[in-house]
Amino acid sequence: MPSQAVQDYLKAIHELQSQEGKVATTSLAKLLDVTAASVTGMIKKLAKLKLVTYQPYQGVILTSAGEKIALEVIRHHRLVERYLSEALGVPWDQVDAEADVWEHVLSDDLESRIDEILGHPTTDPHGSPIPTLEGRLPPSSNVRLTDLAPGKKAIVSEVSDHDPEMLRYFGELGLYPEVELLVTEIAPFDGPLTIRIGDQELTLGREAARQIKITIA
Amino acid sequence: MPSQAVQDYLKAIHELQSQEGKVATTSLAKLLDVTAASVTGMIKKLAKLKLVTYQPYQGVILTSAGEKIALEVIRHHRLVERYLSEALGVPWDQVDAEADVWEHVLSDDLESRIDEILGHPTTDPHGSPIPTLEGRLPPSSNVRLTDLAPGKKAIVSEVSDHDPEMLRYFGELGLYPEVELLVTEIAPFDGPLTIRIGDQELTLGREAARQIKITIA
DNA sequence: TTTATAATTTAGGTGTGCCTAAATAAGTGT
DNA sequence: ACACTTATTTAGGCACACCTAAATTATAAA
Repeated sequence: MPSQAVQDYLKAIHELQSQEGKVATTSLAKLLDVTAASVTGMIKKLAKLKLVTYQPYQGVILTSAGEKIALEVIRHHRLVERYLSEALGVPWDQVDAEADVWEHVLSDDLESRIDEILGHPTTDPHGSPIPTLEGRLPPSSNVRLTDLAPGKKAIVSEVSDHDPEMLRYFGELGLYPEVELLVTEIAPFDGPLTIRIGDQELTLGREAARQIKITIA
Repeated sequence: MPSQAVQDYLKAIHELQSQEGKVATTSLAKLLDVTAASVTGMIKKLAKLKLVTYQPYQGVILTSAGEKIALEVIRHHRLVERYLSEALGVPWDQVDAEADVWEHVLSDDLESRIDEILGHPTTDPHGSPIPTLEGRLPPSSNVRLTDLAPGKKAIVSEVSDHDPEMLRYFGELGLYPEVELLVTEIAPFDGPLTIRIGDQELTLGREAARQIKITIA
């Protein structure tokens, strides 16, 4: 396995690629919290290792070798998240940070033991799909709560895991994956949404609602 | 927390110190599988950090600050070993290698969760005592199976965990911590021991027997 | 005491992954 | 076509933890 830094870069590129297509040096720098100069250096290394293809000023994309590794790392990450949450009771706003470390030290043997014990789970605690052992990533919904029209029912499929504070907030509101909800009102001018979960009604700002992915019921 | 390499050195020094008193550069080099020159460099660093006291040609000993860190690392290591063995079913000849990695990435939060789930265990799967949170290491027996006279009963308290193959061998023989045994015969000229466990009789070479610590029943 | 062996230290070097500062290229508005 | 801003790259460095080879010092045996 490549170094931890290489793994982190591949994972980050994979994530950005699903949004941006070609990934710019600067976006990587922002996500990884290093300087753009450092990213350029690492990208050259990745290109030499045939893990990305790279045109100066044009961004990078993963090769299939790079994608394979990225998916392995993501599998480790999400499997560990699930394990931490389920077996050790770690709150869902903390599992991401812990998993960032543990994903790099999980042996194949332990991976399969954990997978077994959890009963081969398909999603992490935030609803993100866990890549299979063969490297296939189940598709996830692209519909966001903000896309829903008033009066429509939906099921939460995935919540963004990048802001622990927002996760705690979602937790308090009962906004977990699998939860069914109904949009009762959307205020104009990018205003808040009013939604109903069970018999609870609550208001959600546009920014927060954008972080919630759904499937339409 | 200091770097992983520093932690590994402190742990190694602690281990050798309990046997040698002052620890020679060369013994450290052998244990850590690096060159003596590298050890000298690291020792100087540790001395500057006030984690060891060091006289050239006279070996090193841990300061109390160094010992504190060493015991934390050992606590992590042995707690993880226990967890891997008990919760994930990892065979006892493999837990040491896995724990060598995991000991460095265990957060305080996870440490206490694991400790809780296991019910505050006091030994690892090989019988070695787990240092307490306050940094106290319960004493372990210094009597080895080779010290026992024929006809004496004893309880296995600890087996050496440094050779996976020997551990598998002990496992096959049923030589685990807590097991009661009786020495029936010791062949002269450093010959093998014959011991009885329950109603099973078996023969054990001197080298293997030396790796087993006991308490006299 | 001399010599042989073992332990230790010095000096110089490697690879990794990050940094800053400065140079260059690309994209945008007028 | 111009300046201006932003993105990207180059160049030079740093800290870490390891290495080899050679020099030095300590210890033990003859």
